[in-house]
Amino acid sequence: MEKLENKRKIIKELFPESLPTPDELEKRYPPRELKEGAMVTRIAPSPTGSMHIGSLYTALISERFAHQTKGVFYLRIEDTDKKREVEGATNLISQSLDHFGVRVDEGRDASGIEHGNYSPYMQSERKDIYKSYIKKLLEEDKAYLCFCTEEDLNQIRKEQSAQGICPGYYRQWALWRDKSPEEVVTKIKEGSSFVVRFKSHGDYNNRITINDSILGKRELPENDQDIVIMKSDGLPTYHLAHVVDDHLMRTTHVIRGDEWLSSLPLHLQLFETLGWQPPQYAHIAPIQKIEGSSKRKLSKRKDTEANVAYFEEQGYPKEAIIEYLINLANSNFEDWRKANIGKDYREFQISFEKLKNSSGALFDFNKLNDISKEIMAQLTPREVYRDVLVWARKHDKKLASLLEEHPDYSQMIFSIERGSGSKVRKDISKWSDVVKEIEYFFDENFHITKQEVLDILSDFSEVDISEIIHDFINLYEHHDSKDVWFGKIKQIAKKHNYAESAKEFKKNHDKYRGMVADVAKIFRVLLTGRKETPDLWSIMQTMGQERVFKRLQEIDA
RNA sequence: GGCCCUAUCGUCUAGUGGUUAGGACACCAGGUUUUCAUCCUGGUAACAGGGGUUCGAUUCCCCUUAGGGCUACCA
Repeated sequence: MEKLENKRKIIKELFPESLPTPDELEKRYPPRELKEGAMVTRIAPSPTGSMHIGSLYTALISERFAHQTKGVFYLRIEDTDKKREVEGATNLISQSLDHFGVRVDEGRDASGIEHGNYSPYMQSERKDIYKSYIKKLLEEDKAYLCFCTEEDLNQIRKEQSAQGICPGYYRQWALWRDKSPEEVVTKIKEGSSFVVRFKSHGDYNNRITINDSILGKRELPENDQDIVIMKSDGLPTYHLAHVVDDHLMRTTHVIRGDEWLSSLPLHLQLFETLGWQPPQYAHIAPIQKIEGSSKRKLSKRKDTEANVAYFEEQGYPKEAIIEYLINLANSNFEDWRKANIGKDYREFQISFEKLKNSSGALFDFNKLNDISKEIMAQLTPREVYRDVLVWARKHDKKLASLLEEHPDYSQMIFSIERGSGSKVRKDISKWSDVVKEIEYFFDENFHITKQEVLDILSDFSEVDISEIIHDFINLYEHHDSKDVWFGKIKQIAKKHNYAESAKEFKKNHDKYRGMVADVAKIFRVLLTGRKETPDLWSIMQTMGQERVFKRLQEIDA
């Protein structure tokens, strides 16, 4: 009896009366009024740097489930580890979600303003809420203070590994589990720092059955560890914070990386101890990368593509990243996409069943590029100009000023083989590809020496080239239609004994020096410095007669 | 070490107790195109290995192997 009194005193001293009570919290954060079947999901990153592609993946999946069921998707910042926190990371996360069009209903937005009725959404600002439950658990003898130092814990671990048994803080190894209030008081008076541990009544040899939305029914060992729920700095650990927040914020579906699966028994135990209904869990395999012969998770430190900022810097359109990720989540998306060209990806219904992919996909740039090219091909010249410019202003100042100085000319360039009726080229998968596709149109970026030209056109003599160009310039009328223009090319080809078509050339290989394509190559190289370009007639129309003549005549200079 | 998970073309995957094991990307070839690209057609390419169960196993079970995750006062 006296012992109990002592304990109450200790708790009272450590946890002030002013803390909200669990009952008050239940009232402050009431169940959400949502339609049957509406999901409440969240993304809960810790602000330790840039946003990881895996976080975006999880966020996107969570957001889709919430919004396709007319539910709520919110952002909660898990900043309980002050040591790892990186300044500005919270903003970066909001901005990234915003950039990729992952709509957040509640939480801190990109400008730092908080929305929603379940605030605050920063865990560090919810300290009192966690304390309220920690206090409750202490009062109910479901938690206790632990004064073990790091050395104590190391010692325990050492002995355990020597004996070949399970490491951890449990049962007979849980030094402070059954200490008397007197011993606790002594330690407190000494000013020793402490943590609060959960008093587990689980047995590792018991099996519990879980039912994961993605993994299905599974058996896992029961948790028997007296894990830390409050660190010595007074902040909760992830485990406690997760359980408290997802209860109070009324999350219905916790979608998270599968590295959490093994701590699920613990989380379930916490929910039960606090008397709450746990949410439905869905554990997702991480996106991986191959290194040597083994797969591993994409690492922020080692892999630039792990950071979503990388894709923005490269100039991938955000839809490409999103659609790539959706396709990774639900492989039937690509069939849907094919059947629904131009539709918003949000009309696709994402499902847990199709998420049952094995052990984590390798990031595939080939696939991303393909998706991206497809998306780029849908854009009008105007949109291309607009989007490239937005990107270039941030990541390629030189290109930006070029585009700004020549808006009309640029848009004409982007119109080549794009838009109304013409077959769209698919050679751009990201905005950083644009420079090399358009630079030769601008005189200030077009440099090729006579020798370089002759090297590329090694099949021709200098005299041939000169004559063909001479003939072309004599015949050239800038306003000729493509057909008339091409007729003239053929005429020149014929005159110089080149076949008028590939078919004819193939048929009578010996009769000709080459075919009309070879003649076209001369103009192509002189005009662009390369062997592969869009349609030549369009290029000439875009460049204008003066520029075309000037470049063609360079060879005689 | 302990516990958990995974295993189909190079990659992402579909799929089933009996299939010519399907698709997409990548790759290769042919066709269309004045060139390149687009587009069209075709092709190469996979059930990790070994045992069972079964008339029959890629599919079910076991083992092996390989890989991944967890095993913190990190999330």
